[in-house]
Amino acid sequence: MQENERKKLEAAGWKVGNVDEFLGLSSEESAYIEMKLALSQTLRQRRLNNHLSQMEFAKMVHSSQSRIAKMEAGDPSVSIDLIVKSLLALGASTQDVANAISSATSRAA
Amino acid sequence: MQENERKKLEAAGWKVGNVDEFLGLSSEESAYIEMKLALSQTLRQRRLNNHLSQMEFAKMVHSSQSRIAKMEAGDPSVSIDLIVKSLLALGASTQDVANAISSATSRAA
DNA sequence: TGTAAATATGTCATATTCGGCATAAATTAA
DNA sequence: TTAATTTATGCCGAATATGACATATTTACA
Repeated sequence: MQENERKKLEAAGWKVGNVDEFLGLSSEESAYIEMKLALSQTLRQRRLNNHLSQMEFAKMVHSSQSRIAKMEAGDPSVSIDLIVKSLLALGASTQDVANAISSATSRAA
Repeated sequence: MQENERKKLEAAGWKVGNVDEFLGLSSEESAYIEMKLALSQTLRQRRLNNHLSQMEFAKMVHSSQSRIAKMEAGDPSVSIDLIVKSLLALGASTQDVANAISSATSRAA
């Protein structure tokens, strides 16, 4: 795993256990996190493109500003489900979601 | 919404509320369900390709046979997160997941 | 037909995720 | 700089997802 990869995951606050690689990330775990971060970043981009603050967007989707912040940070406490639903609320299509995940592949370590 | 689409969603056990369309599915809700069903079906295909019973696969991913069945049925009680993690455990790549979701687009009503 | 293996369905206690709140930190504009 | 706005972080009770279990149904094959 590359150094910048490690930093990205640490920055997202991930702590995982009992594997033997550096930082304890199995390939499945890191693939999952990469996907989630790709979706998170797409969410933020879409929100900004729509000129919405986190607070405004939170009200749109009946959530809270803090949860939007955590979504966009790829926080471990948020599910992919929630991020996907939020993307759809911002007008993303199924294909847009697929493309976002697809973009994670090229960025993976 | 088409009739066969309706049946597919009903078969998956979905009950949704307070929208004005038939069966109460907003476009975001149906997009979410389509994605989930596409992932579910991909999961089943992968499991069968690997010649695993639900029970065998359940042990691999530290889950239970009943939950695997619900995953593959796209049951409302299972999250996309769980299905994605299971796909990764079966050797799917990030791109495979993206492709599965992408395939939902063409199948959507 | 029977019967064994596989899958589906319903329920429950526990674990995880959720919105909401307070507040800290950062960003922007005067 | 200051003040206003936006975003980040930590915590909590409520809501939802989870594995596990029992059991029903379906499938495969003799």
